[in-house]
Amino acid sequence: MKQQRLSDQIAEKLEAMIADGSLKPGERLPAERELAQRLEVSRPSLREAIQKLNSKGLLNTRHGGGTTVCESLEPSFVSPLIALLREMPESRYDVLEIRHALEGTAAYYAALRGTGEDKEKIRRCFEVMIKNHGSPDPMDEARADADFHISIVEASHNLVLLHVMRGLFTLLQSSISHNLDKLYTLPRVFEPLSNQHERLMNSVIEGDAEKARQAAQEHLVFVEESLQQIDREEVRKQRSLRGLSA
Amino acid sequence: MKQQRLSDQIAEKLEAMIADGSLKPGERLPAERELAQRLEVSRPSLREAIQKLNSKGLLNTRHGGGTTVCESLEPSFVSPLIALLREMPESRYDVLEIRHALEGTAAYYAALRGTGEDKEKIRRCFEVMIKNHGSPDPMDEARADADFHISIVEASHNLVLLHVMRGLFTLLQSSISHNLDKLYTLPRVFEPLSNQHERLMNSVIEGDAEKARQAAQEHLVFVEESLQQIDREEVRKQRSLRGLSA
DNA sequence: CAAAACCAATTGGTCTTACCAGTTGTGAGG
DNA sequence: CCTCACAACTGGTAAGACCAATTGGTTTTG
Repeated sequence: MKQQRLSDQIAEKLEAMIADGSLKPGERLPAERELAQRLEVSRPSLREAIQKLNSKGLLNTRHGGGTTVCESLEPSFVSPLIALLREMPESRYDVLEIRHALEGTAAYYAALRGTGEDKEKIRRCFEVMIKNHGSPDPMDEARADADFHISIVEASHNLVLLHVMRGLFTLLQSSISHNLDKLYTLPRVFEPLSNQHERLMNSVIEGDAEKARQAAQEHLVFVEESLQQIDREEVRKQRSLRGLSA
Repeated sequence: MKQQRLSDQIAEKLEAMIADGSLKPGERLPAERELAQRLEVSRPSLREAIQKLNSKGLLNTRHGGGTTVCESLEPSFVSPLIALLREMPESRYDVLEIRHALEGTAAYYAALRGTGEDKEKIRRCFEVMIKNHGSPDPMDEARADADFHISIVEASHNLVLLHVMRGLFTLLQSSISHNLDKLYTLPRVFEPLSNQHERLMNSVIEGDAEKARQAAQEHLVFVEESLQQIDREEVRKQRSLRGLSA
C-alpha cells in the first residue's frame, strides 16, 4: 500500500525543502546532473519530479538557464493585495496592525523554540542591519530590516506564519518604499529603532518569551507612531505649499 | 511564446484527446512504448507528459497495470500552501497560532470600529451557526463557523487582515475537515464553543475592545486544547488497534 | 469439473549513455 | 572601455537495457 514511485518521493522531498525554507523563493537549485547525484537517483527520475513540481507551480525551469523556486508561493495571500495597497496607501497601517499581532507571537515562539543556529542567524542579520545604516540606497536598509524580522519568524518554526510574513513584507516592499524609507533616514528615529531591535534580539536569544513579545510590540507601536508623525508632517508641508501657490 | 518543451506539447495533445472524447474516462490507453512510437517521440518525453497529467489528476497509472483516464475529471485547484498543509498535518497548529494572534486584534478593532451594519451581520452569522448545529453535513457547520469569524474580521475594517484571514480559512477548509469536524460533533465541545462565540459577539457589539480581544483569545485557546485532546485520543485509538492486531 | 497455484507475456519504473540546444560568463580583440 | 564571439555551463531529447508488478492463460490438484 505504501509503495510509491521514486519520482514522487523526490518531488515530496524537494517540496519539503521548499516548505521549510532550505530552498528560498527565487533561488536557483543545483544542476540536474549534480542534484541527481547528490540525491542518489538517476537524472530521468529527478526530471520527472521536477516536471511535477513545475506543473504545480512551485518551480520555474528555463532551457539552459537553470531551475528556480517560484518567486511567489503566496499568491493566495498577496496577489489581490498589491493592487489594493497601491490604490489605498493608508492600508499600510492595516499591515502594521497585522504585524503588531503576528510579530509578537513570532518573537514569543522564537524565544521558546529557536535553536542556536537560528539565534546565530538573527545576530548576523542584526549586524548587517547596523552596518547598512546610512547606506546610499535606502532600500538596502529596508531590506536588511525585513531580513532581520524574517529571521525571527524563521526561528519561531511556524511555517505558515513564515509564508504569511514573507507575503506581507513583499507587499510592503513592492508598493511602498517612498514613505517607509524616511523612517530610517531621520536621525531621531534610527536610535530608538536600533535599541528596540537590539532588545528584541536579546530577549529572543535569552529565551525570554514574554519579554520578546513585549519588545516586538513596543517596536511596532513606535513604528506606527513615527509613521503617523511623518504623515502629519507631510500633510502640513502640502498645506503650506498650497498656501504659497494660492 | 509557444511551449517549446516537447513533453508539454504531448501533454496538451493527450489532454485534447481526453477532452474531445477520443479517450473516454476509465479507458486504458496504449502502452508507453507503443504510444511513444505512434506519436513519434521518445519514451522519456512521453513519460514526462504522462506524469504531468498524472499529477493534474487526469490520468491514473498503476505499475504493470497500464495507464487509465481518471473517472472523475475534476480539475482540483491546488495552491502550493494547501499541498504543504496536506503533507504536514501538524501545521494545523501553526495556523491556529496565527489565528490566535490575528483574531484577538480583529475582535479588538471590530469592537472599536464596527458599524451597526457590521454588528447586524455578525449577529446573523451567529444565528446561522446556531441553526446549522447538528446538520447532516458537518461541513455546513464548519462553513458557518468560518463565516462568523470572517464577519468579525470584516467589522475590523482592516482589508489586509481580511484577505489574510480568508486565505487561512480556505487553507483550513480545503485541507482538513476530517479532523476539524469532530470538534463540532462532540457534545461536550459544542456547548462551551457556542458560549465563547456568544461572549465574543456580545463584546464586539457592546464595543468593549479589550473584552472582545480576550474572548477571542480564550476561544482559540479552547479550540487548540480540544484539537490536541482529539489528536491524543486518536493516537490512543490507533495504539489499541495495533495492540489488538499484535 | 472446478478451484487454486503457477508461469510467461505485457506493462510501467528506473538507470545509463549519448547527443542536441539554448544561456551565460569570460576573455580576446577592436 | 566596450563589443563580440567562443567555450563551458545549463536543461531537453533520444535510445537501449534491465527490473518489478500486474495480468491472464495454463497447469495442477482437490
